[in-house]
Amino acid sequence: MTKSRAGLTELEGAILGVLVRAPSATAYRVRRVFQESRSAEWSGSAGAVYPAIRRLVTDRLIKERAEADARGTHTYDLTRAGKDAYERWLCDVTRAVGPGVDPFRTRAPLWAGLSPATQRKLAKDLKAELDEQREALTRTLNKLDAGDEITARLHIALLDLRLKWIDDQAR
Amino acid sequence: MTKSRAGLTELEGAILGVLVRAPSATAYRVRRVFQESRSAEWSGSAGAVYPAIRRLVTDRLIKERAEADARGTHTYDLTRAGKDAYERWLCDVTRAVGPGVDPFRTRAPLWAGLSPATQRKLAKDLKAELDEQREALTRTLNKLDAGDEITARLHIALLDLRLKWIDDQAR
DNA sequence: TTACTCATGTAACAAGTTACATGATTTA
DNA sequence: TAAATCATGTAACTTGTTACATGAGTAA
Repeated sequence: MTKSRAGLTELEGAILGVLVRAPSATAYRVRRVFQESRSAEWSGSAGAVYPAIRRLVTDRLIKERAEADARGTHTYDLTRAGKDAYERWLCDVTRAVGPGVDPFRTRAPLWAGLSPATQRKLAKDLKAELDEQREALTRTLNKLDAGDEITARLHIALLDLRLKWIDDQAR
Repeated sequence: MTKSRAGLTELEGAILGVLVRAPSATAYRVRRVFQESRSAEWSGSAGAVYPAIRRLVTDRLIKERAEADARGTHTYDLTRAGKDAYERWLCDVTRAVGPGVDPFRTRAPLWAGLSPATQRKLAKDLKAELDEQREALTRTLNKLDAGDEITARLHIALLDLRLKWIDDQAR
């Protein structure tokens, strides 16, 4: 029964976020949002989204409505309790500010152990990759909706931070 | 048998990193490094570390040596193949630059949907939390070894980036 | 009618989490 | 000798992944 767990997972919170911005969406549509958004940290895999939506229904955070449809289409909307849980998740400053899993920060202290030649090559490769991603993101910027643009701009700022850090290390 | 998987997980890579910096460490000592390092993204739980080390031994990336000891102490060191796999993991620019799971970026585009009053309160709470973490990190800075200091400085830069972003939004 | 998109889901697996359990060694 | 630390590990659970399977509706 998953009896009212402590809090929402990141995916559950993000699903509620999608449902707030796209009311009465199907699970399929929620998946698509994750799949299409280049910023999504999740693959939007069926094996994650369908079970997560099932949990949210079980916990009465969203309500399910069956469409008059032979393929069993269902749409979802937040309940009152769902809106409360969503806002709690969204305003959880401790979690919002937490570092999460950052592969760059995990590796950074270890790079010093590489040979100088390898370090130089790595710095070059990293800059190339960062520049490429920065350009790709910048190009899409004007094609994005407001929400995705915020995510993209934050991502660009992070890339810039890393570029600057690599330059500082080289000096 | 976990037959030579595609690549190392982040935890496996980080474990090799600990073993490089602290040769012939025990699994217990590796755990402690994760538990003590305030930057660690993992809890250093036994249920994660022991199985991961077992996998690394099975894949012959580390070799195990039994100490002459009644409590079954074992120490670990990288094999030649382990050093290669570690360097590949460490220099994997695609993964190093990847965004990982960032709770801040997940939430940022959704904050605009909150009421103006809630947004103002949230901005204040976020700044307070960011400031507090920044100060706490700064205080520890001179007590850290070189590796942890790099991680901490990267973390501080990230906190500053977010503080600046919040200020920019408010304007 | 063929192919694509919409729509739902399961199965096998991977890799973490917390909590529990056990015993040796060291230090106060 | 009592308590803390060192040391190893398992069990139950959570939540993600990829790959597979199925079928309805729509557009070429």
